[in-house]
Amino acid sequence: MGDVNSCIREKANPIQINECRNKIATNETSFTQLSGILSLAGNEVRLKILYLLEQERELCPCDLSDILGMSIPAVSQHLRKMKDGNIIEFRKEGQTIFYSLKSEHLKLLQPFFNIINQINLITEHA
Amino acid sequence: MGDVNSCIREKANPIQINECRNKIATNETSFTQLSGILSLAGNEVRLKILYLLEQERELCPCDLSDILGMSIPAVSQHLRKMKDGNIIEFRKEGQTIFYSLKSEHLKLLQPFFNIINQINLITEHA
DNA sequence: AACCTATTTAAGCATTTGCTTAAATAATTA
DNA sequence: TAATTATTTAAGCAAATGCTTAAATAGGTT
Repeated sequence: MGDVNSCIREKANPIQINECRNKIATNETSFTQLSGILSLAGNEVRLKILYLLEQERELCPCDLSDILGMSIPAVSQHLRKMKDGNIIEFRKEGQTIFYSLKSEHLKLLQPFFNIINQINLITEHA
Repeated sequence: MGDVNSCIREKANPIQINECRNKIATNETSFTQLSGILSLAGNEVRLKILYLLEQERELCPCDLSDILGMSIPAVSQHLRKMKDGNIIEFRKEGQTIFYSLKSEHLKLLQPFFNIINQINLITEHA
Protein backbone atom coordinates (compact mmCIF):
# COMPACT_ATOMS: atom_id res chain seq x y z
CA MET A 1 0.00 0.00 0.00
CA GLY A 2 1.08 3.56 -0.60
CA ASP A 3 4.74 4.09 -1.34
CA VAL A 4 6.08 0.70 -0.32
CA ASN A 5 7.16 -1.18 -3.41
CA SER A 6 6.09 1.80 -5.50
CA CYS A 7 7.93 1.64 -8.77
CA ILE A 8 9.45 5.09 -9.14
CA ARG A 9 10.99 5.25 -12.57
CA GLU A 10 14.20 7.19 -12.85
CA LYS A 11 12.83 8.90 -15.94
CA ALA A 12 9.50 9.68 -14.32
CA ASN A 13 8.53 13.32 -14.58
CA PRO A 14 7.37 14.48 -11.14
CA ILE A 15 5.90 17.67 -12.57
CA GLN A 16 3.76 15.72 -15.01
CA ILE A 17 2.70 13.34 -12.26
CA ASN A 18 1.67 16.23 -10.08
CA GLU A 19 -0.26 17.99 -12.83
CA CYS A 20 -2.10 14.76 -13.51
CA ARG A 21 -2.95 14.34 -9.84
CA ASN A 22 -4.39 17.84 -9.83
CA LYS A 23 -6.46 17.25 -12.95
CA ILE A 24 -7.94 14.16 -11.37
CA ALA A 25 -8.59 15.89 -8.06
CA THR A 26 -10.25 18.87 -9.74
CA ASN A 27 -12.66 16.72 -11.70
CA GLU A 28 -13.30 14.10 -9.04
CA THR A 29 -17.07 14.59 -8.97
CA SER A 30 -17.22 14.62 -12.76
CA PHE A 31 -15.56 11.22 -12.89
CA THR A 32 -17.93 9.84 -10.30
CA GLN A 33 -21.02 11.18 -12.05
CA LEU A 34 -20.00 10.25 -15.57
CA SER A 35 -18.71 6.80 -14.73
CA GLY A 36 -21.99 6.17 -12.96
CA ILE A 37 -23.97 7.01 -16.06
CA LEU A 38 -21.58 5.11 -18.31
CA SER A 39 -21.85 2.01 -16.15
CA LEU A 40 -25.63 2.19 -16.49
CA ALA A 41 -25.34 2.48 -20.26
CA GLY A 42 -22.56 -0.11 -20.26
CA ASN A 43 -24.99 -2.98 -19.90
CA GLU A 44 -26.33 -4.30 -23.18
CA VAL A 45 -29.92 -4.63 -21.96
CA ARG A 46 -29.97 -1.15 -20.45
CA LEU A 47 -28.34 0.37 -23.52
CA LYS A 48 -31.13 -1.13 -25.59
CA ILE A 49 -33.76 0.23 -23.21
CA LEU A 50 -32.24 3.70 -23.35
CA TYR A 51 -32.14 3.53 -27.13
CA LEU A 52 -35.75 2.39 -27.30
CA LEU A 53 -36.89 5.14 -24.94
CA GLU A 54 -35.18 7.70 -27.12
CA GLN A 55 -36.78 6.27 -30.25
CA GLU A 56 -40.30 5.80 -28.91
CA ARG A 57 -40.43 8.69 -26.43
CA GLU A 58 -41.86 6.41 -23.71
CA LEU A 59 -42.49 2.72 -23.07
CA CYS A 60 -43.87 0.57 -20.26
CA PRO A 61 -42.09 -2.40 -18.61
CA CYS A 62 -44.56 -4.74 -20.26
CA ASP A 63 -43.73 -3.58 -23.77
CA LEU A 64 -40.00 -3.56 -23.07
CA SER A 65 -40.32 -7.10 -21.82
CA ASP A 66 -42.00 -8.10 -25.08
CA ILE A 67 -39.51 -6.26 -27.27
CA LEU A 68 -36.41 -7.51 -25.50
CA GLY A 69 -37.72 -11.03 -24.93
CA MET A 70 -36.95 -11.07 -21.26
CA SER A 71 -38.92 -11.36 -18.02
CA ILE A 72 -40.78 -8.41 -16.58
CA PRO A 73 -38.97 -8.46 -13.22
CA ALA A 74 -35.64 -8.42 -15.04
CA VAL A 75 -36.73 -5.37 -17.06
CA SER A 76 -38.21 -3.74 -13.98
CA GLN A 77 -34.96 -4.09 -12.07
CA HIS A 78 -33.01 -2.46 -14.89
CA LEU A 79 -35.52 0.39 -14.98
CA ARG A 80 -35.21 0.82 -11.23
CA LYS A 81 -31.47 1.09 -11.50
CA MET A 82 -31.71 3.78 -14.17
CA LYS A 83 -34.41 5.60 -12.23
CA ASP A 84 -32.16 5.55 -9.15
CA GLY A 85 -29.33 6.78 -11.37
CA ASN A 86 -31.57 9.66 -12.36
CA ILE A 87 -31.39 9.13 -16.11
CA ILE A 88 -35.00 8.06 -16.63
CA GLU A 89 -38.35 9.09 -15.15
CA PHE A 90 -41.93 7.79 -15.32
CA ARG A 91 -45.57 8.77 -15.40
CA LYS A 92 -48.58 6.65 -14.45
CA GLU A 93 -51.56 6.08 -16.67
CA GLY A 94 -53.97 3.80 -14.87
CA GLN A 95 -52.01 0.74 -13.91
CA THR A 96 -49.51 1.24 -16.72
CA ILE A 97 -46.25 3.05 -15.98
CA PHE A 98 -44.53 4.81 -18.85
CA TYR A 99 -40.81 5.36 -18.62
CA SER A 100 -38.91 8.01 -20.54
CA LEU A 101 -35.45 9.58 -20.66
CA LYS A 102 -34.88 12.54 -18.39
CA SER A 103 -34.43 15.47 -20.72
CA GLU A 104 -31.60 16.85 -18.60
CA HIS A 105 -29.45 13.89 -19.53
CA LEU A 106 -30.56 13.56 -23.11
CA LYS A 107 -27.65 15.63 -24.41
CA LEU A 108 -25.30 13.45 -22.45
CA LEU A 109 -26.77 10.25 -23.88
CA GLN A 110 -27.36 11.49 -27.41
CA PRO A 111 -23.79 10.77 -28.62
CA PHE A 112 -24.33 7.11 -27.74
CA PHE A 113 -27.41 6.85 -29.90
CA ASN A 114 -25.64 8.54 -32.78
CA ILE A 115 -22.83 6.04 -32.37
CA ILE A 116 -25.23 3.10 -32.48
CA ASN A 117 -26.56 4.22 -35.83
CA GLN A 118 -23.06 4.99 -37.03
CA ILE A 119 -21.39 1.70 -36.11
CA ASN A 120 -23.36 -0.10 -38.76
CA LEU A 121 -21.91 2.20 -41.38
CA ILE A 122 -18.40 1.86 -39.95
CA THR A 123 -18.47 -1.92 -39.96
CA GLU A 124 -20.13 -2.04 -43.37
CA HIS A 125 -17.34 0.00 -44.91
CA ALA A 126 -14.54 -1.73 -43.01
CA MET B 1 -40.12 -17.74 -19.61
CA GLY B 2 -41.38 -16.68 -23.02
CA ASP B 3 -45.07 -16.00 -23.26
CA VAL B 4 -46.21 -17.59 -20.02
CA ASN B 5 -47.33 -14.88 -17.63
CA SER B 6 -46.37 -12.32 -20.25
CA CYS B 7 -48.32 -9.17 -19.55
CA ILE B 8 -49.94 -8.29 -22.83
CA ARG B 9 -51.60 -4.96 -22.35
CA GLU B 10 -54.87 -4.41 -24.11
CA LYS B 11 -53.65 -1.05 -25.31
CA ALA B 12 -50.31 -2.40 -26.45
CA ASN B 13 -49.47 -1.49 -30.03
CA PRO B 14 -48.28 -4.65 -31.80
CA ILE B 15 -46.95 -2.67 -34.75
CA GLN B 16 -44.81 -0.52 -32.48
CA ILE B 17 -43.59 -3.59 -30.63
CA ASN B 18 -42.60 -5.20 -33.88
CA GLU B 19 -40.80 -2.16 -35.21
CA CYS B 20 -38.87 -1.96 -31.96
CA ARG B 21 -37.92 -5.61 -32.18
CA ASN B 22 -36.59 -4.99 -35.67
CA LYS B 23 -34.58 -1.95 -34.65
CA ILE B 24 -32.95 -3.97 -31.91
CA ALA B 25 -32.28 -6.92 -34.17
CA THR B 26 -30.78 -4.71 -36.89
CA ASN B 27 -28.34 -3.07 -34.52
CA GLU B 28 -27.53 -6.10 -32.39
CA THR B 29 -23.79 -5.97 -32.98
CA SER B 30 -23.74 -2.21 -32.40
CA PHE B 31 -25.29 -2.70 -28.99
CA THR B 32 -22.79 -5.39 -28.11
CA GLN B 33 -19.82 -3.34 -29.23
CA LEU B 34 -20.90 -0.06 -27.72
CA SER B 35 -22.05 -1.50 -24.41
CA GLY B 36 -18.69 -3.24 -24.18
CA ILE B 37 -16.84 0.03 -24.57
CA LEU B 38 -19.22 1.85 -22.25
CA SER B 39 -18.77 -0.77 -19.56
CA LEU B 40 -15.01 -0.27 -19.80
CA ALA B 41 -15.43 3.49 -19.46
CA GLY B 42 -18.12 2.96 -16.82
CA ASN B 43 -15.58 2.22 -14.12
CA GLU B 44 -14.27 5.28 -12.32
CA VAL B 45 -10.65 4.15 -12.30
CA ARG B 46 -10.69 3.23 -15.97
CA LEU B 47 -12.45 6.46 -16.93
CA LYS B 48 -9.67 8.36 -15.17
CA ILE B 49 -7.03 6.32 -16.97
CA LEU B 50 -8.66 6.99 -20.34
CA TYR B 51 -8.88 10.68 -19.54
CA LEU B 52 -5.23 10.79 -18.50
CA LEU B 53 -4.11 8.95 -21.63
CA GLU B 54 -5.98 11.46 -23.75
CA GLN B 55 -4.43 14.37 -21.87
CA GLU B 56 -0.85 13.08 -21.72
CA ARG B 57 -0.76 11.12 -24.98
CA GLU B 58 0.84 8.12 -23.22
CA LEU B 59 1.60 6.90 -19.70
CA CYS B 60 3.14 3.82 -18.10
CA PRO B 61 1.53 1.64 -15.40
CA CYS B 62 4.03 2.97 -12.90
CA ASP B 63 3.06 6.60 -13.44
CA LEU B 64 -0.65 5.78 -13.46
CA SER B 65 -0.18 3.96 -10.18
CA ASP B 66 1.43 7.06 -8.69
CA ILE B 67 -1.18 9.44 -10.07
CA LEU B 68 -4.18 7.38 -9.05
CA GLY B 69 -2.74 6.28 -5.73
CA MET B 70 -3.39 2.62 -6.28
CA SER B 71 -1.31 -0.54 -6.58
CA ILE B 72 0.49 -1.41 -9.80
CA PRO B 73 -1.21 -4.78 -10.24
CA ALA B 74 -4.59 -3.09 -9.89
CA VAL B 75 -3.68 -0.58 -12.59
CA SER B 76 -2.16 -3.27 -14.75
CA GLN B 77 -5.34 -5.33 -14.63
CA HIS B 78 -7.42 -2.36 -15.70
CA LEU B 79 -5.03 -1.71 -18.58
CA ARG B 80 -5.23 -5.34 -19.61
CA LYS B 81 -9.00 -5.14 -19.73
CA MET B 82 -8.94 -2.08 -21.94
CA LYS B 83 -6.23 -3.59 -24.12
CA ASP B 84 -8.39 -6.70 -24.54
CA GLY B 85 -11.32 -4.41 -25.30
CA ASN B 86 -9.22 -2.88 -28.03
CA ILE B 87 -9.49 0.72 -26.89
CA ILE B 88 -5.85 1.18 -25.84
CA GLU B 89 -2.49 0.02 -27.20
CA PHE B 90 1.12 0.10 -26.00
CA ARG B 91 4.72 0.46 -27.05
CA LYS B 92 7.83 -0.72 -25.21
CA GLU B 93 10.76 1.49 -24.38
CA GLY B 94 13.30 -0.55 -22.47
CA GLN B 95 11.45 -2.07 -19.57
CA THR B 96 8.86 0.65 -19.53
CA ILE B 97 5.58 0.10 -21.34
CA PHE B 98 3.71 3.17 -22.54
CA TYR B 99 -0.03 2.90 -23.02
CA SER B 100 -2.08 5.17 -25.25
CA LEU B 101 -5.57 5.42 -26.67
CA LYS B 102 -6.19 3.66 -29.96
CA SER B 103 -6.82 6.42 -32.44
CA GLU B 104 -9.62 4.45 -34.07
CA HIS B 105 -11.70 4.80 -30.94
CA LEU B 106 -10.70 8.33 -30.04
CA LYS B 107 -13.71 9.82 -31.79
CA LEU B 108 -15.93 7.45 -29.90
CA LEU B 109 -14.38 8.38 -26.56
CA GLN B 110 -13.95 12.10 -27.21
CA PRO B 111 -17.52 13.03 -26.18
CA PHE B 112 -16.83 11.57 -22.73
CA PHE B 113 -13.80 13.78 -22.21
CA ASN B 114 -15.73 16.83 -23.34
CA ILE B 115 -18.43 15.91 -20.86
CA ILE B 116 -15.92 15.64 -18.02
CA ASN B 117 -14.75 19.17 -18.61
CA GLN B 118 -18.32 20.34 -19.07
CA ILE B 119 -19.83 18.83 -15.92
CA ASN B 120 -17.85 21.23 -13.77
CA LEU B 121 -19.47 24.13 -15.57
CA ILE B 122 -22.91 22.57 -15.33
CA THR B 123 -22.69 21.94 -11.61
CA GLU B 124 -21.11 25.34 -11.00
CA HIS B 125 -24.03 27.09 -12.66
CA ALA B 126 -26.70 24.83 -11.17
C1' DA C 1 -65.62 -7.93 -2.01
C1' DA C 2 -63.31 -10.95 -5.37
C1' DC C 3 -60.64 -11.06 -9.32
C1' DC C 4 -57.83 -9.50 -13.01
C1' DT C 5 -53.77 -6.79 -14.80
C1' DA C 6 -49.36 -4.18 -14.46
C1' DT C 7 -45.64 -3.58 -11.83
C1' DT C 8 -42.47 -3.86 -8.01
C1' DT C 9 -40.03 -6.07 -4.37
C1' DA C 10 -37.58 -9.73 -2.11
C1' DA C 11 -34.88 -13.90 -1.65
C1' DG C 12 -31.74 -17.01 -3.72
C1' DC C 13 -27.97 -18.05 -6.56
C1' DA C 14 -24.38 -18.30 -10.17
C1' DT C 15 -21.28 -15.18 -12.39
C1' DT C 16 -18.49 -11.22 -12.75
C1' DT C 17 -15.76 -7.55 -10.87
C1' DG C 18 -11.89 -5.44 -8.66
C1' DC C 19 -8.99 -5.52 -5.31
C1' DT C 20 -4.87 -7.93 -2.50
C1' DT C 21 -0.69 -10.57 -2.05
C1' DA C 22 2.72 -13.43 -3.90
C1' DA C 23 5.03 -15.37 -7.65
C1' DA C 24 6.53 -15.14 -12.59
C1' DT C 25 8.51 -12.53 -16.87
C1' DA C 26 11.50 -9.52 -18.97
C1' DA C 27 14.65 -5.93 -19.75
C1' DT C 28 18.81 -3.37 -17.32
C1' DT C 29 22.55 -2.79 -14.80
C1' DA C 30 26.42 -4.13 -11.89
C1' DT D 1 25.60 -14.24 -13.81
C1' DA D 2 23.36 -11.98 -10.03
C1' DA D 3 20.72 -8.17 -8.50
C1' DT D 4 17.42 -4.48 -9.78
C1' DT D 5 13.51 -2.42 -12.05
C1' DA D 6 9.01 -2.48 -14.55
C1' DT D 7 5.39 -5.10 -15.47
C1' DT D 8 2.33 -9.02 -15.76
C1' DT D 9 0.05 -13.04 -14.12
C1' DA D 10 -2.26 -16.00 -10.84
C1' DA D 11 -4.80 -17.25 -6.73
C1' DG D 12 -7.93 -15.83 -3.32
C1' DC D 13 -11.72 -13.36 -1.67
C1' DA D 14 -15.36 -9.90 -0.61
C1' DA D 15 -18.64 -7.27 -2.99
C1' DA D 16 -21.52 -6.25 -6.86
C1' DT D 17 -24.32 -7.78 -10.83
C1' DG D 18 -28.18 -9.80 -13.16
C1' DC D 19 -31.03 -13.23 -13.59
C1' DT D 20 -34.96 -16.51 -11.55
C1' DT D 21 -39.07 -17.53 -8.91
C1' DA D 22 -42.43 -16.29 -5.67
C1' DA D 23 -44.77 -13.00 -3.05
C1' DA D 24 -46.41 -8.17 -2.37
C1' DT D 25 -48.58 -3.62 -4.15
C1' DA D 26 -51.75 -1.13 -6.56
C1' DG D 27 -55.09 0.20 -9.87
C1' DG D 28 -59.23 -1.47 -12.67
C1' DT D 29 -63.27 -4.67 -13.43
C1' DT D 30 -67.03 -7.50 -12.46
